[in-house]
Amino acid sequence: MTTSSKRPLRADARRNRDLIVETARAAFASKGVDASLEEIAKTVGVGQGTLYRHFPTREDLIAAAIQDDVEQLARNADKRVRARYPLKALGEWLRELALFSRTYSGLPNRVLDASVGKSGSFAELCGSLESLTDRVLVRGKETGQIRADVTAEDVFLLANAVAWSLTKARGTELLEKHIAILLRGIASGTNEV
Amino acid sequence: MTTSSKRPLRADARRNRDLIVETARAAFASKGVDASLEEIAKTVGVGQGTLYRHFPTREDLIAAAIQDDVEQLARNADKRVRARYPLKALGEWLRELALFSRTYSGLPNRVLDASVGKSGSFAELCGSLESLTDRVLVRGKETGQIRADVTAEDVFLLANAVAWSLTKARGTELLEKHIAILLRGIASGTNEV
DNA sequence: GACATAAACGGACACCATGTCCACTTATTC
DNA sequence: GAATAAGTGGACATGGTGTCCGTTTATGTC
Repeated sequence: MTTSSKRPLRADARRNRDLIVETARAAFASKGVDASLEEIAKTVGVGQGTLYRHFPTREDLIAAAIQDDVEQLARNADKRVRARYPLKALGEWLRELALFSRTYSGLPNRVLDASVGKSGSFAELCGSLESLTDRVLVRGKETGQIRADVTAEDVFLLANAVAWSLTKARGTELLEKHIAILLRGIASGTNEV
Repeated sequence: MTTSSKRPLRADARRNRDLIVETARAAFASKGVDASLEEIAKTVGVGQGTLYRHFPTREDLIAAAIQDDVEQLARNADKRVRARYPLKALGEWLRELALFSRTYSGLPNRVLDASVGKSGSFAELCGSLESLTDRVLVRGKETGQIRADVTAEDVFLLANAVAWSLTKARGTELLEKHIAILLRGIASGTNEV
């Protein structure tokens, strides 16, 4: 699903593409996802035209850059689906999601945008994260630990919001605290977290 | 505290200043707080130099533009402090805060920035909003309806985060739902909201 | 190996926004 | 009504985005 069905890229194009993705990832990690594309192109040593040809929009490039991380997240989430304590598992998933967002400052903004205007590879990536959230959530509903009226959309939006509000160099204590508040609000009755 | 202690502005400067603020408010309300300052200046009919002279940073201008709204919020909050049901009052305050944020798209971003790097008139304005939150919160703690370990900073950050995640043209149902989740997480025990 | 050709490239360019600077204009004060 | 401090406007330097097109290059074919 990753590689498109078109004919394979020319060798030099392939090389450039990979280099761009790798460089972009480093730049996004250190300067945030709004880093200058012009500069990324310059770092790679290609023209801007080349960069834009491979990635028509910034979000396409972001999607390519974070894809590995997202796949890793997905793998971890898969394990959690079968966890013994769904609420706790959900908490861990939220934490992981938030810490991931932290790696790329400005990402939650993009995620939010994507969740409104659905289209493109980045939006798809976000969609997959939301589905993962749903899978972890469903278990909790089955066991009755999570309120029935809470949807994956709710949880995903809220998790993204919390991640967003803590991106600017805050300690992790606040993150823990806010996740705990979220979980309490999502849980049915008086479950302890 | 609003007007600085310096000598009064020259008549023409005063007029320009007011016009700029008024125009900016309209622009921020319709295009968000990232609206082009160049364009605002052009609309007013002054040079960019004039605008920047009055408001060295964009946040200074935002602060001036939203000041009236914030004062209105403050007045309303004052009433709530003495409310009979503190948790409910807090909910109303959060709702009002979020709806206000909605009016100026992009505002939560600025609020977050300000809460990190404290300085300038805008940061002060944000600080006053946080204090208001605290006042509403304290009552709830006194009556034992709100957890002791929840601070005004927590609530303010979370409220801002929720407002942020719902700025992009979503219905108010989601807002209600998310505020309810927040309140549940903040409340001690099993208070109904 | 040479050639034809489609694919890919690079960087100049048009556009837009920010924020600064300074020669000029104008309100105020005496 | 002159002196002067206060205020003004807009040109400019800077830096980012996204497009366009003349040039270069990989690749399949003979």
